[in-house]
Amino acid sequence: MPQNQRIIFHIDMNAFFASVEQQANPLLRGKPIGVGGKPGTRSIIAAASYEAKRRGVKTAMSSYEALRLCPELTIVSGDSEAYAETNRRFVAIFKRYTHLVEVFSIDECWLDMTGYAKSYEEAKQLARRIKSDVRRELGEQITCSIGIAPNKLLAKLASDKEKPNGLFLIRPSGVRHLLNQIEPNELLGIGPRIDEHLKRLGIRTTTALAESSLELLQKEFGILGLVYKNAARGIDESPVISIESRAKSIGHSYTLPKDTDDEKILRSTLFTLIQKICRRLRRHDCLTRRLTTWCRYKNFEGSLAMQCTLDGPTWDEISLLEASWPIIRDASKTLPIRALGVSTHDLIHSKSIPLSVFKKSTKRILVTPALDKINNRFGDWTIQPFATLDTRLTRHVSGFKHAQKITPRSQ
DNA sequence: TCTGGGGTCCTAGGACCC
DNA sequence: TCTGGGGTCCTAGGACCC
Repeated sequence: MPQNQRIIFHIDMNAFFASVEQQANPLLRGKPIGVGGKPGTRSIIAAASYEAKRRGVKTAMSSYEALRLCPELTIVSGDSEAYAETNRRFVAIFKRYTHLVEVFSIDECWLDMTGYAKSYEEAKQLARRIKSDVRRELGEQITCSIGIAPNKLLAKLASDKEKPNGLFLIRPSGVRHLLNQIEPNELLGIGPRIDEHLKRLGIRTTTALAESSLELLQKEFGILGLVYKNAARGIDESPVISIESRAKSIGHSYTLPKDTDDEKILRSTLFTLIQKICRRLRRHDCLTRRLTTWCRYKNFEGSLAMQCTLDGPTWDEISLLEASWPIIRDASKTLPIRALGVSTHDLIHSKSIPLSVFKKSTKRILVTPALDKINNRFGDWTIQPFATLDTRLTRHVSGFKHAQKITPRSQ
């Protein structure tokens, strides 16, 4: 094994959300299930079990379409806390095998196993042990596919080769053969827009991309030109970076059941989203300094996003509502609104800032965690600030996300 | 009843300061 | 009198990921 040769694992949890649901509820096992919103809410399937996939149900398909293809599909509304908890548990397992674990998403990680495995054969043995640990400790419904390769890009391609519960190795000698078989848009970082752009340039295969002139690619894509060319040649030097996955932004969005310009509905929906965000911020002891307010007009006739910097760091609903409501209100005068969202950025930990910078909203910042405790204990909407009170309307939208859980969790 | 919701990163232009 | 230039922050928007 050459000295500079790396051994990288990419681990992908199979049908992750659906598997977690099936693990939690034995009644769902062996059945086609989809995680997502109910039909009628204009929602889509965020994840499908393998039973559902075999019936043609695909991720990002509308619930309406999914049920048309598979009428016995059980649709479960997701439980993001349960997925996050399962994520923490499998990351902890991976960390027993290497100190370099990069969490790429809720259901994917890279592991740098260089030095921990002396050869590809030994790497395969370790991969099998990881798979059996996951199954034993998280439950038989939770399986993963592991790709092993000399870099992150190829490891990701490898984990996709065998699903579910697969194990696939790409040796350096097999890289070229593999790349010849895949389309450019299968490479990490090349999505539909870039793929289309490449086709306009006459670049239709991965081999053609690998052989394209760097000058041309850099002219068209800037610094990413080199990244695309290297990807097509199987070259990726990026390191596995052990990231403690601390969120850089927290946001929520919601597609309304019907397009509307009704200010009361829009304002109360916006407030519901903001309240969810602020409670997450406070739970993580984070304050935000920047806010993006976003909406999509009816029939996808454009969208609008505006950012602003807040007066000071806050986790307070009213400050965010004051900043975002004028944007949504004005937008609704252009066209009825289909969907709206709010996202907070520039998060900072509350303990890292002196109280004096909180200025006028200090009182609210100090009192809101107490309101959270009451709401957490007795249920949402038990208590809320007077300024946001519009009971009838807030109740109207309060149950829109997680109130649809149709199956009791077994644990 | 076509077309969700959660994120990350990058670019480019303008304002503003020195 | 010529209009400079670098650095940073802010904002809008685009592209990607799952």
